[in-house]
Amino acid sequence: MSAGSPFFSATESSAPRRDRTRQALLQSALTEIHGAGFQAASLSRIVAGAGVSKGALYHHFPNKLALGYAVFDQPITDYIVKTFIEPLQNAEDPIECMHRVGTMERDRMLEQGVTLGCPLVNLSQEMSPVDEGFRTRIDALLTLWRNNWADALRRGQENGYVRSDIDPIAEATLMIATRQGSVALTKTAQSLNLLENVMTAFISYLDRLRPDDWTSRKAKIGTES
Amino acid sequence: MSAGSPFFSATESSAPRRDRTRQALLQSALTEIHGAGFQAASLSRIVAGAGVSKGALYHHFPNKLALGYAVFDQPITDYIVKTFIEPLQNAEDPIECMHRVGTMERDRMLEQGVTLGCPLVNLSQEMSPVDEGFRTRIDALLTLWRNNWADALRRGQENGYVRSDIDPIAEATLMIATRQGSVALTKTAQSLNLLENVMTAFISYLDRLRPDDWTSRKAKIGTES
DNA sequence: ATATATATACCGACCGGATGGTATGTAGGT
DNA sequence: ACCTACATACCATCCGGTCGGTATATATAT
Repeated sequence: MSAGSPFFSATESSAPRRDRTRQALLQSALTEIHGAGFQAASLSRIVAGAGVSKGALYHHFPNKLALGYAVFDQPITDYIVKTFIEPLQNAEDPIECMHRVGTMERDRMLEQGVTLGCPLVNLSQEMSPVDEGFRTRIDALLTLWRNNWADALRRGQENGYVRSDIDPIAEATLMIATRQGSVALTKTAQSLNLLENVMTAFISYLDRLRPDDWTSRKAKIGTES
Repeated sequence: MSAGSPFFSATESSAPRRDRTRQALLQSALTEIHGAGFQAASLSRIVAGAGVSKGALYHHFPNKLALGYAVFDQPITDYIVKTFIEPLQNAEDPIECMHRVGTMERDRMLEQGVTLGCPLVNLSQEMSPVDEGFRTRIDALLTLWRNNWADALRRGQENGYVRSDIDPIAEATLMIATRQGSVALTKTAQSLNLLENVMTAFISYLDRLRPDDWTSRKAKIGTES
């Protein structure tokens, strides 16, 4: 159950009504925005998809922009944090963890289909030049992500998992850019083959981020544990 | 057949009226689409920008979509081919050439500003899921680009400029994805610092694409010439 | 328990405006 | 006289957003 407050779990049927419509609106808006982009997203289709009326929408959100912000702040941000930021938080070996995260993303795209891309990538691309509110939100999330991965790489350097002659923040930036572009390209090509190509090159790129003496050092680490 | 003759470049003023209007429309449409995206682009603003009327537009193009296709097929495709594909066609050392192309792109973005991104990237992102005509056009151009860079890398392998244990098509795909993502990220961050970070990592990535004995081999090649 | 009062949650018809597209008219070269 | 190359006025449609009104849940009083 999607509990609202962690304290007052509220009686199942009475409290949730407001929350249920709000969640339905957010979900429907996410789908619509994901499919059509924010500007082309139609409020009529959103309320239809949520099974409520326009009055309900404007009872919960002052305007379309606020709805868009809410969609970004909640479902989209949650997904990125959970999928890309938290796993690297305490990863011992960042390269191995990035490899795993990348592979999981690939698998998820294979399942869910590849035509619509990633909501974050789409919004970033569409709304950054158009609306400053969206831009700052997206920028903040991407900066968080970037710093998080850079920190992970830096720790990896200290612990001998990552070669020391690379710039962590630069490499982290490159990786995120690569993901952004991969999703976009795959969407255009509608080809899993392209996605596999990118993964192949990305993995070999990750390997080349290891220290030169990694193979022997790896064995040593293995015996220590 | 009519105009666009590669020989008679036509003094600006003597160019047939028809072509001038058409070019003005294409140029204005490119600007508008670049700034607002295709779907949000307004035909009224386009004709105003071109200094002609709506009747002129619909005399040259049957509808908005056809105008969009024309913008893609001519100015956008031309730019990509000239900037990214032709230089690699006969490059002796692909890595050095990619390095140069990347640096020139970076400089161009510094000059022209970074807020609007690249028309190809924008269109690819926006229109691929929405319109099949756009999608196939973009896909064809990207495929051309990808194959062109992959061929260059393969030749580089044969001539000892590129390490042999990488997959040319995979690496080419990764590079294009990286550019796609870099442009998008930079647009969102509105930060030249981010662009510099990506360039730093990209250059070091290119270096790691050299054969292990590159430093010595490079000296040898140097003396040969 | 029942009736009343009040605030919340929601409905759906409607509005001004902008959009892509069309129908009709006209200027100008040949 | 005729066809190309445009201009102007106009249309149907959809958009985001508003607003008067209704259902529903809860608090209070009886």
